[in-house]
Amino acid sequence: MRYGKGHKDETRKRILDVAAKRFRKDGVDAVGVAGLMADAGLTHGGFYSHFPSKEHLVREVLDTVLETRHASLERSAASGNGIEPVIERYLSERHRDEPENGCPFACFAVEIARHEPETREIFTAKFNRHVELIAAHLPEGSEEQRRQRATALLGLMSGMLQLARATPSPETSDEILASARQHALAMAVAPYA
Amino acid sequence: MRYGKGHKDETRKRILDVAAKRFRKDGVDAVGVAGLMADAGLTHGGFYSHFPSKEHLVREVLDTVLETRHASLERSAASGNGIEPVIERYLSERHRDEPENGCPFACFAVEIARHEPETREIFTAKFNRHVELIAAHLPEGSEEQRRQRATALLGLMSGMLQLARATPSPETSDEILASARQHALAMAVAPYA
DNA sequence: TCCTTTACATGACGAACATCATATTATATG
DNA sequence: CATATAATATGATGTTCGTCATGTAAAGGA
Repeated sequence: MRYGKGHKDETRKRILDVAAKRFRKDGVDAVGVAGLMADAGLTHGGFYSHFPSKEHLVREVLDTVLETRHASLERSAASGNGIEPVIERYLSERHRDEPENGCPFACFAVEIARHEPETREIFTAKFNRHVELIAAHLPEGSEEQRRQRATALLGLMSGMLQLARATPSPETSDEILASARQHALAMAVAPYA
Repeated sequence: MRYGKGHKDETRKRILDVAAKRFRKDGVDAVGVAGLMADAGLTHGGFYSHFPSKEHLVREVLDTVLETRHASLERSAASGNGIEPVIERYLSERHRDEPENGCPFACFAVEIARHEPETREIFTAKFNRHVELIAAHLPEGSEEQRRQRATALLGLMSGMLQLARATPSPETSDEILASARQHALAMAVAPYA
């Protein structure tokens, strides 16, 4: 049937939103096109009038989610509260328990490393920009030092979040997050190398 | 047909070895039972006379790979060279380029977080033991402090290794590893919090 | 030497996968 | 009001998935 003007754009956005969540929650590989479309309230056939392939959807999801994340960090940075609340939020129990809304670096790094270079390029481009933004809000040190510190900070936070998610015991998982917060905050406020 | 004594044990071990490599290289989900058996020089049907299900194989792979890794760290620690060479090796280009022989924490953390609790327990048990071992070889600080520092160190190294693997540009990837080495070494030698 | 057992091979099951061709139907356009 | 069109639905393609039932042949025990 035919729908009103702009309907297709809305549908396309809905597919993207659903994919952005499910890819992070269940993994790119484990999410099928049919299930994705069903979650968007549609049937599987229409998918290919929106995206030429699943891989193209993956790229667009990566792009938008990483962009959204970057914008969110920019807003936090602009608030003038420094980087501490960003770290606290990143390593919170809530972020651990809601991967579907969480950091795409933590969710996608391993899986994206196995995709085509064209897909990985998107990841890297946004990653570099994100590091620059973090570095710009770190105190002390040369620009190069702060960039390296920002890289390590993101790696530490992402790695620790993953370990906390893998741990079934809530207590142990909480301890991992606590260790992460302590060291991430220390790394953020002082160059220790 | 019937084979000599001990043949089945050898076959089983071969399947485990192949799975240990392919799971790390391509991801657990992306590796099928049939392909696994083919890589081991067998056909798919016999798989279930060795393992009750793919998930059980995953558990056994996790167990043996994590155990192997732990033993390797024990050997390095016993050599008396300190933890620095361990860090250098972990964050080397070689380790980045050979995930099939590399750290299971980095390869499996995200994917295992989505598996059944029984599978995740294996991951966690070995993780805690590994942290204790690292902590025992860190200088300075209380036992609790060293444990937290060891946890953060493992998270930092694992997270950075993943980011380096996801980055298609060799130069950028090398830079990530360099940043990681610098901060991991600093974290290892001095309590900075 | 015969015969049972064992280790694997072959083949099949239904389900889910990505992808595409075609049908349907309400809306926009004339 | 008629009709072309756009946005989905339906259905089918061939593959691959995990799992299991059955076939086969050689080694071990009698």
